[in-house]
Amino acid sequence: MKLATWNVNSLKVRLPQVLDWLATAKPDTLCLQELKLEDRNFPLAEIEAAGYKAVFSGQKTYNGVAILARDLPVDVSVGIPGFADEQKRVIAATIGKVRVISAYFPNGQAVGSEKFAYKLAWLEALTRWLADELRRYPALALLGDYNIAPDERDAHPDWQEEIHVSAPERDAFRALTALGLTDAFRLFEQPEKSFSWWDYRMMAFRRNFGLRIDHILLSAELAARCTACSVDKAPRKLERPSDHAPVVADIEDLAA
DNA sequence: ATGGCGCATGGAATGCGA
Repeated sequence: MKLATWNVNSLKVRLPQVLDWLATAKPDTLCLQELKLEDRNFPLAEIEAAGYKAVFSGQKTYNGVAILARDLPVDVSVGIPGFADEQKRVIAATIGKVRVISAYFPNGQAVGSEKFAYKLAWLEALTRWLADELRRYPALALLGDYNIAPDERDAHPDWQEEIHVSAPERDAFRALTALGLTDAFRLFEQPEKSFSWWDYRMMAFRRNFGLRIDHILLSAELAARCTACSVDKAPRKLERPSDHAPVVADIEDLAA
């Protein structure tokens, strides 16, 4: 089973690239973030024609998340229960035996800002909810744009901003993993300076001036069956790319 | 040097992302 996540920065603009990537990478499940479109404009026909089902929660201009899967996603839930939020950042569904969550974590703008406080409150609510979800669903994967580079090696050494690498954000990431979730990428040997996002400006991609902020966290049951995890940089090299690259994990099928 | 680029809205210039 191949699980993937990709912040597409507008599904309307990136749809051809998403369809191409589905055809070549052939994931079983693909979580998308930053759709930037309302549900009535979701390109369901094109995605179904490519052989995928989809569930989604979108809004105009900002945010928006989806789960694409070969098999029908069921028991769909939107948002974080008990956390009132206009921003469409979370969708969860069960695909086969696996609970899949596609999440677009808040950016946070700058440490100490109002948006930073929202980011930390959102993370706390997510973590509280995930504790329950893990009890209900032992085979669980949390995929998405976390907007957190969890470790020093996950940020280019010249990264000058505090946001994405600050201690409170990294503490919040650790609180999530402390629930029993494993960063699939770090189960394996990886090239140095492996990132998943590069700014459009400053020739950042060419200089590999990036951050690893897109992650696949796996519950123990799935982590034990994970055989590979990598960033696919190919779509970042295309014309009019998203600023994020997809992250992919391979997981051995669960016993019937 | 806080900008650069790309996308959204709206139909020019501005806000936001990370």
